[in-house]
Amino acid sequence: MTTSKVSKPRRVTAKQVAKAAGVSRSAVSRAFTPGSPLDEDKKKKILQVSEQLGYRPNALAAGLQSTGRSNLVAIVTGDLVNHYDSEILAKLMQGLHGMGKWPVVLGGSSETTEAEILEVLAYPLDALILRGGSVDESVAIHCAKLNIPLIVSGRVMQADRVDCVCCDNARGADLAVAQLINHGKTRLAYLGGQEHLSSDQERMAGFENALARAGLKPAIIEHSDYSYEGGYRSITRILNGNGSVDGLFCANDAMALGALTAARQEFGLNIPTDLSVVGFDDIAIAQWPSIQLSTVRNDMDQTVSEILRLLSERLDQPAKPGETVFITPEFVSRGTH
Amino acid sequence: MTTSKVSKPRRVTAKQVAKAAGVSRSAVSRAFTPGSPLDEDKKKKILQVSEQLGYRPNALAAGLQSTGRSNLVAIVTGDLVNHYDSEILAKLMQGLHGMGKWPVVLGGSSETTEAEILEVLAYPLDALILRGGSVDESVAIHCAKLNIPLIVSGRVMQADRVDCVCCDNARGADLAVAQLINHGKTRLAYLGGQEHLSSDQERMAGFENALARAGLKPAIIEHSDYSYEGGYRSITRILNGNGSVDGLFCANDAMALGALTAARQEFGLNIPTDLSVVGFDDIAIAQWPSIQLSTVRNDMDQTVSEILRLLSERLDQPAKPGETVFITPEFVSRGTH
DNA sequence: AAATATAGTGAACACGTGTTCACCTAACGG
DNA sequence: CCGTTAGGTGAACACGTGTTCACTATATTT
Repeated sequence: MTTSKVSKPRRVTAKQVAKAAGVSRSAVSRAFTPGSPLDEDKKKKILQVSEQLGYRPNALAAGLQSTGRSNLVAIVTGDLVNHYDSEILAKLMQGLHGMGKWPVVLGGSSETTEAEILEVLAYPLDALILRGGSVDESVAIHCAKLNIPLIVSGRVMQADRVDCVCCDNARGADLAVAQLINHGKTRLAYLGGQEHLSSDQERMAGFENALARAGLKPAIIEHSDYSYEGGYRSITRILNGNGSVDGLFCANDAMALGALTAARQEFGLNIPTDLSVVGFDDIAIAQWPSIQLSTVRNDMDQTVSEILRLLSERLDQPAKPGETVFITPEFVSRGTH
Repeated sequence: MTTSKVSKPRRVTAKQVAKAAGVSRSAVSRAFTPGSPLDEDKKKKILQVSEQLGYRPNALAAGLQSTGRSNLVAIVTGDLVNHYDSEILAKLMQGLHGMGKWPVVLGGSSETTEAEILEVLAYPLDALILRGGSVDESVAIHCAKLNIPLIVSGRVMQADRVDCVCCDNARGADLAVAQLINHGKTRLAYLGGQEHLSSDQERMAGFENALARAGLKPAIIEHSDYSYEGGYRSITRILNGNGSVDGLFCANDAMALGALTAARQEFGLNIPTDLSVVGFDDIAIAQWPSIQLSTVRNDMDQTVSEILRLLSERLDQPAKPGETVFITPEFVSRGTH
């Protein structure tokens, strides 16, 4: 006994509509192409028959045309559990839809492999949007060979015709350190994400430089994984250690939230009296009344609108030189510092 | 001065590779089709030239074949701000990738219009996955006409060959009410989401039935929008009102979190002594140590794996009758009831 | 040595579109 | 009445693939 694998039923084609309506296939195509010369009555008839048969022009076949685009844009997103990527993905998808593009989404959990990206490049994408920094730069080479525009967000990539939108991480770290010092904190710790990500590297370097300019040294530098649970574990390790700490700068909000909770519940600390905590990103949860996390805003609306602008310009002028836009962060003062 | 609209650069084709490698175009196609008869040396040569020119077979053109599929699967997701949809989307995308499918994602913010879905149906999708209940049932008719398999999750849809995966909402409400009553609460309120969603209707009906069986009447029934802020505002209205309430059943976790915060901060209530709060879904935040929300688990792993199973079976047997799977919810006892 | 099987090959077809091209008809102006 | 213009029309082509179909050259069996 074998499973009878039924042949895939196919969708109605323009040819079938033409036959049913008693017109040529060309006429059917014209009926769906605004501005094409076609008798009004005939057009009405064709649309009616199409409606009845359930015909819709196949967008893929249309995109095969020399003039046509696929209108597909791939988005490689970071881990959706971190909330920041989740929120920015939603805004980005909405914006793309406004441009008539459809997002093919990759990633969203742990690491996205380069192989996965290479697979999706088999499609004639209008563009590839790379969010986050966990992917090798060789992707740029492949995109270039395939003439697929590449837009990178969350890191800077030096390559021809590659556009970048990135937060000024050094400045963000400056702001955080300055605020902590202003509040009288001197024994400052840094809690980072995955060390190989440029966002972590830049925020850490910014932290160290800002401290140095103030004549201070880092109390401790710890690394985690940008997650709530990671932040919870890391602050536990830090507070169980020897050195004393009175200020904590976290490389993203999710870790800051975990750290906040552990410091209060596991160690009974008062925030911000005993310990100041500052996050990075300003996700929606940070402004919940029960949370009120002080943080560095990594503006999502600005980021998305810059990505969309660069995409639009790139589609118009495929050969123009690459552009790098820095988003200026802003300190959001709430209750934890 | 006009913007010079450069002609879109095209990607390398099999024809160009064939010319460069001195072979026929057929040979190039065979080089990328495992199992095709082709001289080993020639294959190596072709792959080398392809690598050099940056050639990759165009997946869309391949999908045009009578035998081929596009490997694109559209996902219509609910509002990503509610966290539940965000988490399930991540799992779903990962699962689809495991099946060799690529997700084209729609929605993610406020309401997804039917028009938007009709637009994406222009693509020859392998399937359409509809999450959440804010879309008209006529979508099923369009999918049927286009021979695009439809899988619905989060609601039940009665239509030929449509598969559904849905939580047993009545049972979930039963569990919540039983727990609240067990803890001595008798003046129970229901806080729902958008009233036109079947998830809200079923959870509310379940709430009312369970109360009736216990010989109780609802203290109050309030509706909001499934968001944190909405929950915050609604509980404020409820507690400012006349009737007294000692137990609150929320139709999702996001609203429960908002309600929890407002009850504590705005009204100084002790949870669960003064007021019990029970959510629905069991999102990741619900188990944060600082939250510990009692809730009804709407199991995401089960839901996703059922969706994937139904999809897989549907692709094998396009004409088999539609199947509806109910996910059995489970009460998760934490600190808020 | 003859007959047969096997691996390899390129031309041709099919997939479903949008668009160009040549052609036809009818309307219009002189 | 003729010349021009305009709108409408279907055949044919192009897009980039995978696959079938004859056909050849080599290897294997009788």
